[in-house]
Amino acid sequence: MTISQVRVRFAPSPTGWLHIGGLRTALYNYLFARRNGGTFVLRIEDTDQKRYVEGAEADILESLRWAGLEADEGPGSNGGYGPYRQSERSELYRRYAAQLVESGHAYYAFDTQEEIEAAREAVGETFKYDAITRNKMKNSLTLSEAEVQLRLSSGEPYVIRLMVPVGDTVAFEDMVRGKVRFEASEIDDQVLMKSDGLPTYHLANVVDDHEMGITHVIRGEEWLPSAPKHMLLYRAFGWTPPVMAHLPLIMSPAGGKLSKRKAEEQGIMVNVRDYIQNHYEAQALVNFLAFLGWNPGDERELFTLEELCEVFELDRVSKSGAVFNNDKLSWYNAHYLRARNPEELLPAARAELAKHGMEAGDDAFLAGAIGLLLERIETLAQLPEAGAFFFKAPEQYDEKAVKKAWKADTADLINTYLAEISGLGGAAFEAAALKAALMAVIEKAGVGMGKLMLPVRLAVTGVGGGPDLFQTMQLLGREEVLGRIGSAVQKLAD
RNA sequence: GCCGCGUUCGUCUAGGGGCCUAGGACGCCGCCCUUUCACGGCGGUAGCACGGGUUCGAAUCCCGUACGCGGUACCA
Repeated sequence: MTISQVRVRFAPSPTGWLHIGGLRTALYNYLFARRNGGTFVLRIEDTDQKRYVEGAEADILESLRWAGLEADEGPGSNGGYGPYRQSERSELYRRYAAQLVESGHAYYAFDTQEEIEAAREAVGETFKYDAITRNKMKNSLTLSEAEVQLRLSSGEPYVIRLMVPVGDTVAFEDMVRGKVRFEASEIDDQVLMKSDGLPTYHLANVVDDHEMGITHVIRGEEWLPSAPKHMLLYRAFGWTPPVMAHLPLIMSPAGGKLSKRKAEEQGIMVNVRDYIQNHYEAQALVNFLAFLGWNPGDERELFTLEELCEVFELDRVSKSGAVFNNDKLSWYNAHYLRARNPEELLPAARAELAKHGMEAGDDAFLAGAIGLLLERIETLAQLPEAGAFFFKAPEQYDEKAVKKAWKADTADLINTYLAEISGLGGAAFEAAALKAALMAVIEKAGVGMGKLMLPVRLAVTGVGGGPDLFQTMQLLGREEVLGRIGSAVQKLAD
């Protein structure tokens, strides 16, 4: 038997912005496909019109594209298995649901939601629409055939439910968890077709995975309890089920699934678009996410997407949930950020500065500032704060730095230096000359470097730390620097 | 409640009977480098949930307990 072409799918529901967990699921699918020379399919599961969010699909597409995970097949890029939106495949589900009814694996049910609610209240939370209760409900198993036909033809709302076999056991091999087993008696008669004529996830998912030739289903662990229902469906249709792989959940540092609310409480951004808008490095997010539940088995931590494609293995995915660690993400981001050319970062930097109402200056100036700042920021969002002095003169001076740097004899020293560098005009106002001037002044005064260096930094930047002082001064330019030192002397002289 | 899944440093994890005095990474702390802040380098801190087995030997295998998480919809 030849190994069939690997086909995997990422099947998000367009009910909101793409979640970080969704991106990881997409990533693992993508990596598995690439690693095995397979196909990565994107399928939009929009069968719940009540939860449909306008723009969500576009966000999913945009987020995947940003991360470099574009699908081989999906809406807009037909690969012969389309359409890839479930809302456009309704006819298919109807047909297959009818087939199941005919073969005796499913039945019509006319119970209203209120009636089910009532039954639930009568028995308590434990109520299940299953092998023992279905005989007491209003469905094609309890009603006469004529009655059923009458209700159907009169347009009475109905659902189609899966008839879960009695006393059966469903077991399957999960690629990350090993053997998993469930008793059929624990499974209730899933609704397959809703009264609005659309399928539920369970039916649509199974039908599409089969129709689209999906060989491996790689999805989050929250689907594990649904897997036996799907297995039952494959069995009812007489189809070979795909290989299952349920990924560990991404958890909040506070515990529990990383939901929007929990994430926000922990200062974690959950939507991919947040990372895009805050100008994170896509490569960093991808690398970080890849390691949330997987590792290559050696001690390397840094992988580009291409490198991940070469080493990713599903059997190295761990079983337990992984806590989202913002610090580690920042570390990855800092790493990839430093590898960038300042020129490439110009637009993103401008956007971040604009958020703070800062003027970025011309390209050459901004690129210079980015170059000096890159090593001391972890994300571009930190640029405005870390480099504020490049974009506006200090209005106040860091108190601790003042205390440390500004002494009784500072004004004299700094004025001497000021006079010295005033003489440097045009191109002569550059780092090496500025440094030489400072060395000359301290030597003549017989003091240490810090005596003058610190005050000058304070005067020019307003803070006690930052990039190389002389390069900073050169970039800022003569007029600006002389002005800043002058006003600092005025403001800080007692 | 019931069903399922899980449990190695604070976090991500390596490990799959002797290589483990449990390795790496992030974080944290210290030192070095340095005009400052970073980067970088070096070093340190800290962990096999618990109880029973099996075995000459268990982080590794088995059972139980505890705890955590997920699911339990005409949502995905």
